[in-house]
Amino acid sequence: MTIDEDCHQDCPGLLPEPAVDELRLEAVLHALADPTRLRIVADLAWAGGDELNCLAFELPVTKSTLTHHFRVLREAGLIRQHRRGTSKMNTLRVGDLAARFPGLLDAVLAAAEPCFTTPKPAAH
Amino acid sequence: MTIDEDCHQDCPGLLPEPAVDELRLEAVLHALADPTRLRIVADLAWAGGDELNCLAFELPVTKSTLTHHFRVLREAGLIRQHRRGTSKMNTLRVGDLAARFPGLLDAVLAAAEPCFTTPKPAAH
DNA sequence: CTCGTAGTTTGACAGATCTCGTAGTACGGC
DNA sequence: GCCGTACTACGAGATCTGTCAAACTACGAG
Repeated sequence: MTIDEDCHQDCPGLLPEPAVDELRLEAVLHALADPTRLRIVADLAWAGGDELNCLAFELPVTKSTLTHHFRVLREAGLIRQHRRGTSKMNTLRVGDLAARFPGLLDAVLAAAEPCFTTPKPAAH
Repeated sequence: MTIDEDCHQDCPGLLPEPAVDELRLEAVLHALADPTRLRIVADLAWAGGDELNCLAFELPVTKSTLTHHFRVLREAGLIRQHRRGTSKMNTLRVGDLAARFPGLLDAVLAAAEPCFTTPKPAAH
């Protein structure tokens, strides 16, 4: 059933995603405009390039909803998804986004950070 | 005749808008995610701070829709609206946005520019 | 005062979006 | 082979959004 066209030469299990020159600004902004997705992107950014599976995020939504948001992010080109066993690993496409929309992701993350800074042992 | 009766402190006819510290990232991103509104913002940016009335934009929508989009932009804090006779002048809140979300507007405009630099009907 | 211009308000509607629950698929461990 | 985990697919419902048309207000020019 699954023809697995996502099986490129180097990365089996890589799910289809837009190429760098196919990234659309509207889609990226729309994907980032949702608080749940913005949170996911921020978490991925803090992971520093590490892969995170879909359930590694503590979000107040069900798995179905999470799947939906991850697909929106992937189809907008913000994240890369890669099957690995029963899990699906997610990474931010930092380089691709910086190449296509220089400074955009950095500015969004810098603006979003104050909203999500939970661990802050500095004060108190 | 034009007495500053409803002037808050400086500008009579200024429509209500969120303060700088009330700007919400989601709202800004959501406002920018629509192609019509992104176009308006880009046009205002190119105006270089000049005021533009609502009908100065050549957009394929009716006046009602335009009013709707301008309100979304103003309530998100992206533009400032100021009554002037029968017209309503619009300006980008460049400084406020840069103060609250440094680099965000610049990055968006830089990313949006290639989409709009060809307003002429080009063979696709 | 009358008229035209600029913009608003309202209601309506189609389509998108977010969310969920349930059922289903894919994979690894036993 | 069987079961649990991780995720997906399929509705379905509620809300939001973009769009329009028509009626309305506000202002300035004659």
